[in-house]
Amino acid sequence: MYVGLTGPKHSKIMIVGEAPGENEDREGLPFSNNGVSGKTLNWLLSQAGINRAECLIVNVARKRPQFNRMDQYFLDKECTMPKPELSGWIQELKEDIERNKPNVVIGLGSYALWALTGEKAISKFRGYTIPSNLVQGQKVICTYHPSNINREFKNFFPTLMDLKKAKFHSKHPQMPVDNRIIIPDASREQFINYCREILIDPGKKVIGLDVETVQPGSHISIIGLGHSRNYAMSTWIMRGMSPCYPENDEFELWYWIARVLEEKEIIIQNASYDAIVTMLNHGIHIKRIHMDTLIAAHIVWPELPRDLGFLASICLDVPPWKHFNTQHPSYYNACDVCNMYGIADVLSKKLNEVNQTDVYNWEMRQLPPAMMLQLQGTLIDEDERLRLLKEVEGIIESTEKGLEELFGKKINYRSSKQLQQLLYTDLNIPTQYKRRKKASDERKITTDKNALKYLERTVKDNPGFTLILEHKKNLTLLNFLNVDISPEGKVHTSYNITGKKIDSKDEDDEGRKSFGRWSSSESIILPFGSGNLQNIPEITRSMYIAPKGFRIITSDYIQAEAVVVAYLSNDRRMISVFKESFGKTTSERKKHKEWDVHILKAADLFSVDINDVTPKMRKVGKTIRHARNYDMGPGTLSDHLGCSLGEARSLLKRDDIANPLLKIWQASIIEELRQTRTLANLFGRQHRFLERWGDSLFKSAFSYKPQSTIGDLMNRSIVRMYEDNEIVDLIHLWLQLHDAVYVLVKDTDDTMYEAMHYLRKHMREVIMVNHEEMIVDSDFKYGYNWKDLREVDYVS
DNA sequence: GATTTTACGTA
DNA sequence: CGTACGTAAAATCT
Repeated sequence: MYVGLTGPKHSKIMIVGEAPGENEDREGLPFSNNGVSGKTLNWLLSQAGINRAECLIVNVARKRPQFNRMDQYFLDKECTMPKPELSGWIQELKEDIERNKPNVVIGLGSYALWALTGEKAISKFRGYTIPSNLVQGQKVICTYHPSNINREFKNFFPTLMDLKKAKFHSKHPQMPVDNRIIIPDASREQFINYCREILIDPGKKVIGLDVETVQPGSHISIIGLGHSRNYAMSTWIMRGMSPCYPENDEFELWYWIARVLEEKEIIIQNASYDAIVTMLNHGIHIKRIHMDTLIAAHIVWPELPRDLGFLASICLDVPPWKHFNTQHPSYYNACDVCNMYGIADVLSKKLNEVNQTDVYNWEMRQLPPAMMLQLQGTLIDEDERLRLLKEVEGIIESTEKGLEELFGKKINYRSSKQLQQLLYTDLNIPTQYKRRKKASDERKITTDKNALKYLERTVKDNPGFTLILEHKKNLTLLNFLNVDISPEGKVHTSYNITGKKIDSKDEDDEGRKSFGRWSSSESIILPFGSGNLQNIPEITRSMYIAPKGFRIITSDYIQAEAVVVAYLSNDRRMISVFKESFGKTTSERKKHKEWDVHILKAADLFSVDINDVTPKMRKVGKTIRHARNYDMGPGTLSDHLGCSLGEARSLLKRDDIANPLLKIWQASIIEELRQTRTLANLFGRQHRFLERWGDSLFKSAFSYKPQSTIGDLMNRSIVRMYEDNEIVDLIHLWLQLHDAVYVLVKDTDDTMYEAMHYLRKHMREVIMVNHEEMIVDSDFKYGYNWKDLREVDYVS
């Protein structure tokens, strides 16, 4: 059935969808209240404060396409050449707009965007106010289609923001005024003059900075500066790999840039990168950072993308500019500066509004130690690396031979496809499926570690599984051993305070989460090593060594997350265990079974005296505690314990009866979420959970407070150590592993004990939980490489 | 050649 | 139906 325009004439808002669906087709109404998309649209509009009854509603295509697919209406695969039928409908749309003259047209989905503006990439252009190329002077705002929200719930929030922006724009027909003065491709003289102007004008107090770099070497090709959200200038330093100016001329340019960067307050997006580049390549130290917009955005919206394109779409009303990236890089850079400045204004207001300025300031203080650690790197024992590599390669070779003999053929055990063929087709072994996150997810065949372990203990007379498991393990070890080492014999990692996934293009099933822990990834500036230093397997840690004359000390928060859970759930028994054992040395702790939380848990579960708990029972206790704290299911628990599903079920049930407090606490978390979908950790760091209401959201939420509290606790102690002037010559930060810190000290026992005094001082922080003081204790180890570390007793 | 999927290491 | 994180290689798409 033909589905045309509905709604009151001359409405201020016209909504344009893509094509009618089943219900629309039957009823002849766009976005029918009975259809899925219609229902979602109604919900979105009500959240945004838009009254559907006051809107004109229409689709680009006026008849339901075959298989509900818009590409049916195009001649080409890329969907750029419409068939005559669709062209006719677009003409009708044009006439509908001209006849009604709405103040704003809201386009839903990429085909609406295309019909209204000629652009195709909805994720790039959503949220921007753009002029229509269909009807001259018509204002358009596009966003995701409701059916997309149903598939990818993470797009809900941006869509809501876009609709709110559209509501604002429905009050008047004018395009937003663009007052920006953007000066790209400035000459050297022009840029130097601008720097001098900034330096002498006390009104130009806060300066925006952005650099573009070329790899390898992270050389700066373009630099942009700006003194307001409406003024920025950029200039070329290098084109490709060749400098634009003779050395002296470039030096003069840098002299003036350096003065600006050293004398003014700077706004920057991701100081960790830009500031290291200016320091390393040009010796410029940015002294005062007014704001890092990446960090501010991380505090305000930890669940959202943090690239400038996305932030501008929800903070500002400027034209899209990211597509100039390749067309006109210098203009792109200057736009970045202006818009970053504008975003910074919005973010500082937001920080106040949501009461997160304090959390933001703590996070900013993490920048210097994080940058230092990236630059410093970690020394590698090349002999040890080669020894390990040779050893692993040797084992791999012989295992490969063994497997070939066993199965009569050679396959690539890195290939899941080939392994599936071998096991499930050739050998007829029962097919294993991946554990699903939701019952509605489709079952996927797998040959991963868990599946092989399950087969190893359930399938009789199949000696191969153990060997395959061993082989796969060794193959992954190669990734950690085959790494490039810097000329100084080091590897480097980038510690990311806000996590690495900052880009709106980085798709992720459940959207972004950032719980305030640092992540570690490849350093673009110093690309040596395996990148992430927080997932190095234990065996390969022996190649990471202290420099000559130094030793490594590590201090680890003891049972960190379990302590937090105990206090949060008001588990008096656990709290008193943690209090009694607090401040005791490692060897003392080992003597007292009543301080061992895993033994206690096992004694409970098996109804035995703590003195009768066997090591095996203790292991079960440990696993159950873990499982329960994070709401693990019986399937995964049986994998961990290597027991049957029934046994796992009954263990969980027994623990549930023995410790009912945990369930009560988890219920309180759900209640907290229900109010505002926002949780705060024990340092006040907030996180809003935008995923769909349900178990997977709850599980993530249960882990938030313990995990992020310990992350903050660790990072705050690192900040205190880095800022403590008394210990600059005593303690050198080395590694951060979420709940452990590694430092280097001079290789004497006296120095070690002195260092431990300060480590303890900075790591112990009183945290108030339900009007009670909580301190997480830490223990110590020392050694000369990352793997072989010895426990050391220290009493403060 | 670019993008998606699968798997895996740590806390 | 533990969570969080980043990376490598295979598989798949264009």
